[in-house]
Amino acid sequence: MTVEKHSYHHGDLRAALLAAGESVLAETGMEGFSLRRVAREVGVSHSAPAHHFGDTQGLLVALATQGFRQFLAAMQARQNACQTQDAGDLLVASGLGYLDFTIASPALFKLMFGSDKMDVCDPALEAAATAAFDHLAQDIARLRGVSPYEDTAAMADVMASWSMVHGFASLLLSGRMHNVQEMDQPAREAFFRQVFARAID
Amino acid sequence: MTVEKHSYHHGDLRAALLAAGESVLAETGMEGFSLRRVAREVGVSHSAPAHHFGDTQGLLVALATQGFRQFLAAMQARQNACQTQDAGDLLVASGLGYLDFTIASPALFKLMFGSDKMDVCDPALEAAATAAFDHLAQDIARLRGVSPYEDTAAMADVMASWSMVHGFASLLLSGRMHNVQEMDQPAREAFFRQVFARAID
DNA sequence: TGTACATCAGTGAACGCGCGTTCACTGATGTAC
DNA sequence: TGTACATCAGTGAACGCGCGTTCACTGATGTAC
Repeated sequence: MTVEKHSYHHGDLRAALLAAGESVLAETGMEGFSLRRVAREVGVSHSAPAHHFGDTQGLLVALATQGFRQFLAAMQARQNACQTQDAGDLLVASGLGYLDFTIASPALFKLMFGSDKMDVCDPALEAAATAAFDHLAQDIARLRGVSPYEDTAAMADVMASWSMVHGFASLLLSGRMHNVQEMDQPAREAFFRQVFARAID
Repeated sequence: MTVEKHSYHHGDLRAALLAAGESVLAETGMEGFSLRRVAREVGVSHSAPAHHFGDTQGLLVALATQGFRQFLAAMQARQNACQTQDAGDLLVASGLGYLDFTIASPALFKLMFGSDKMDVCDPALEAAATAAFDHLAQDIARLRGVSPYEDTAAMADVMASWSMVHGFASLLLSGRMHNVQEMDQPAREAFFRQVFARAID
């Protein structure tokens, strides 16, 4: 489909708003985020977004939902790049993917896990978040040979791995893990492996 | 010292602003936070806070600094309540204190670790944060018999414990750890012990 | 194939709001002599 | 002990800003016949 340069209708404003929202979030964080700002970025009237997302929260929920999908994709990408099929290696790959996403999209990560104002119960958001969680749960199931939903020790393993990688990522972003911040990527990755290994020993 | 009810001068506005700031943060989160709001809470003119904190960021930094001190105190309180002097038990006590603080002051916790706009390099803030970190480092030093600053494996232990408890706390606050949220306090504590144990095995 | 009409998507002016910042001020306090 | 003066702490009016929301509108698209 060809897009008229100056068509009255945008064509795919919804997608454009999501993309712009993500970049505004990346540039200014939650603070500078506003519907008007995002609309300006897209070059559209400031009341246009209402047709697609209702209000600011609607756009944020959509962004977070998309974020959880990217998040899952980042974990899968690392696993796909994995040479072995060893369950431990695959779990570590998920952890590295988790970290990849966090470093690539810090503002999105904060939105997904840290926002006060967002509707945590939105069904699509819920589903995307659960899918990401289930990915880790499956890694543990493969490692332990039992579903975490049927075994409390395995569930503790899931929570431990999740907490570990989530905490590592959060602290890195918060700027409080000075020594790790100073590392280059390979060193950081090696250090992360060393730390993460403790979660599943 | 007696405080005049309607004295022109407040007496200890600085402390009052900090207290009000903390409660505003607790009530509305970072979103609704503003200097004017805090001033209103104290019952003082909206330009009064400038004399003590300069601008919003100044007040936030002071709040975060105070937060790190409370944070350290929460860890120490759990250790003081500890019957044994076993190094492992003391580390777990720190973890429980970490969690206590997080649950008691979620908004402050988010400010301390999650804020984009705050000056992370403020010396007093830096010092208070480092003191909290050093507390965990000491726990590990006691456990491993070697200073983490001289031993990379021990440093990885510090990062592992820290990441684990920080991640657990963050996920709990984010509302994404449904099963743990539903637990009452003793059950949650027991589960946390089970998870946290994996960080230092 | 053409026409009429409903619906959808985006516009732009207007509104009221709370915000941070500035500024001339005033009441209270401390200090020098 | 008293007086003069400087400094400090808080006031309140004013400003400009960007925000969300509303509303009557208009251009584009789709559909019924």
